[in-house]
Amino acid sequence: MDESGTRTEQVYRRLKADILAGQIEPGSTLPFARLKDDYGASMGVLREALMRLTAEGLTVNQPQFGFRVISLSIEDLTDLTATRCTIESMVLRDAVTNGDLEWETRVLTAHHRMERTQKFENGEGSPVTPAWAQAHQEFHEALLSGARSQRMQAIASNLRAAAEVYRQWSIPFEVVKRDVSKEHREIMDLALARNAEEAAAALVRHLSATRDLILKGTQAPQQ
Amino acid sequence: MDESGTRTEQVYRRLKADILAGQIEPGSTLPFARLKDDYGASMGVLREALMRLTAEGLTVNQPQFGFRVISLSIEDLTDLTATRCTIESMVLRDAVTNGDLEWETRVLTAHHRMERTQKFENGEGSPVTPAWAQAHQEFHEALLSGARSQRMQAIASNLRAAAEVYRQWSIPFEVVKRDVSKEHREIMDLALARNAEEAAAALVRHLSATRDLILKGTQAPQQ
DNA sequence: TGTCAACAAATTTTCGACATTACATAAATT
DNA sequence: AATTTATGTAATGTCGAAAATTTGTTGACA
Repeated sequence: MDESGTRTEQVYRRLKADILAGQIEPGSTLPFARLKDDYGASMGVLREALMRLTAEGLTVNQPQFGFRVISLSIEDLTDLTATRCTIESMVLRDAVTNGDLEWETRVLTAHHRMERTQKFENGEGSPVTPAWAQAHQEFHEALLSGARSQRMQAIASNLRAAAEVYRQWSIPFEVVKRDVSKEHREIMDLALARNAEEAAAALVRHLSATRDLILKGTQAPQQ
Repeated sequence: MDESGTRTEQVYRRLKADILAGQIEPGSTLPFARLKDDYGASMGVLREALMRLTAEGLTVNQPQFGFRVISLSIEDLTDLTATRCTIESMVLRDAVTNGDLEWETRVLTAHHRMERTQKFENGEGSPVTPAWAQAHQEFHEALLSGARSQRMQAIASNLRAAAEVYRQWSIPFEVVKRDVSKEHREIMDLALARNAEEAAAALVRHLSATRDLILKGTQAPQQ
């Protein structure tokens, strides 16, 4: 794949991608010995990559116990979603109010690309394709990219990454009665129409709907 | 001085202290060869220490170019303060609304401890003591600790750490006409009186006042 | 004189060996 | 049976050398 950057950079990206793609089970430990084989890197490199992921909140580090992927819990999901609703709607309002022409272009481009990307590999009910997940990610980032505060955008980005783990592990249930595509279009249209309040409200509904689906999924936990 | 902890721990503390004290010019590079002589540690140790500092935002790491001390940036300080005002006032409102008796106790205790801690080593104008900085940190954390959202508190905590760098750099100017102690008491009193809006407003004033002082300081930069 | 390639120097990054420490489990002694 | 003591496993701490990369310099050629 992409082999640019230092060894640490590569390992960091692969590890993050694997976690977000649901390759590694939430809560499971990440022993150095195994990672060393799987990723072909020394302990120093792995340690550095894991520290970066920990700073982002995708892994946790119990001293003397090593690193683990974050654990999923209903309380955390509730907290996470509430936090995202607050932060993201705030940033979106900023973006809608202050976004320039380039922002509009980025949003349109990202949306178009997402729409044109194949979502499922084997029909509905199967996990979404990595390409679509990526495009989806970029659409939401584009939406917020018009805001002035870089820090706020970084925070929103980290929260989204954490939420992505939940989303990945609840995908099989996303079939039911929901038109995600329509929700996205609604948010975009309101944003580009410079209707800050309505756009933020639509985004909150979008995030809440996802949370509710995941909650329904965890009642019949997989594994 | 303090020789407790591991080698990495010691180097980390010395390096951090030197940066905050302005011993190393902001923006300057930190070549391993020189650090190796100055701090008498191996590359692995230095790397680990620098990584931790980078996670805290005191240094930055351009791959293949090594580490540098962060540069003072007025834009970043403005963005950072604005973000803090938004986040912290929000979390404080939550804490004031939902904090229980234990929260009240924690706030009172932290405040009392901070008031009883010696602030300056050598009279006003000198850097605050590490002990006071610690107590100050814990007071603000206690204030927010009544809020329900763990994620929000974590975000606020990270932002505070980033701001601490600027605060330390601006210390020599903190003498002038400002009663920080009074500001703290005002915030606490309003919070414990369950006056969410007023407390949040006082906190915003507190943060803004600090930013203004730093901005005034950077017009006549030390080095 | 100017450009570019090859080479040399300086720095960062990566690696693996080894000692140390912390924790968990099993064994042994009281 | 309960407490203490070995033992094993895995993370952490430390070091210095080798590999990789960027920067600096020299010299040939147009």
